[in-house]
Amino acid sequence: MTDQAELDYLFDQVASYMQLFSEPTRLRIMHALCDRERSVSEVVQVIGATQTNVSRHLSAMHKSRVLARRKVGTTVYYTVSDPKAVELCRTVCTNIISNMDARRISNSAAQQFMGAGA
Amino acid sequence: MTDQAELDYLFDQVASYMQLFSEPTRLRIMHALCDRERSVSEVVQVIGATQTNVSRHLSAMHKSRVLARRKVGTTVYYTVSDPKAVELCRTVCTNIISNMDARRISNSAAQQFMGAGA
DNA sequence: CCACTGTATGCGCAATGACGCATATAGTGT
DNA sequence: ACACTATATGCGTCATTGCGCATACAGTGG
Repeated sequence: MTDQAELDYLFDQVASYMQLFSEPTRLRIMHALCDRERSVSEVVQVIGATQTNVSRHLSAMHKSRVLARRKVGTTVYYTVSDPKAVELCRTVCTNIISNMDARRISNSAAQQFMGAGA
Repeated sequence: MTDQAELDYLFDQVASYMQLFSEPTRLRIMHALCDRERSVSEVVQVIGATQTNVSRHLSAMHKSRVLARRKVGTTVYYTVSDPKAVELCRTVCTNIISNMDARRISNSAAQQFMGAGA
């Protein structure tokens, strides 16, 4: 494989990974899961989205190895299996906040994003 | 503004930011710009995309304050104005690589991604 | 075997986004 | 004023994606 082909492959991987976190609903899910394991229906309740949608997002993130699944009876529990993912979200969040509260937001809740302090 | 509304707003911001780097072409552009300033046509030549497409991506990233513009005559030079952006790409890249070369890639070129060592 | 709960999935829709083509705009030199 | 280069943009197209509805599938208790 040529170097350029390797780079192209890498770019695709990075892009796909980033894309996992480029959607508000998935970020809400990460936020709900970053500190505890939760079942699908718990996530549904916490973030206020439909079961269908939450299930699909969880599946996608699981397929990308960001989340881990544990099944107990009919209930499926998801956990963050990729700590780097939470770290990434926290980092971006922190960056955004520092650009943001120079402008307009009070950020009391914002600073707790993903459990990160400011 | 309620805390929930703030969080929602933050999620949108983070998602938008992540989306900037969830596209291979834009990553190629970042890779081309991370260590030097380049004109649009230089970027076009380096990454091998069309002028139209490169111009649009550069515009988008500039509007999101990731890139800075400098105009000299008809030539427009772009630079990374948000160092955190490069850092972010490097971080994700490093993470991906460490998951990757456990599997199948030789990564000689990959390790130079965004100028980052492994 | 059936009802019930929890989760996943096929299908269709609407929105978004990346792209190319043609063209507009801007700046330079003749 | 004109040709020429560099960059941006309107328009249409195609692929992707987020979503809801209905339904399938799995596991549990009667």
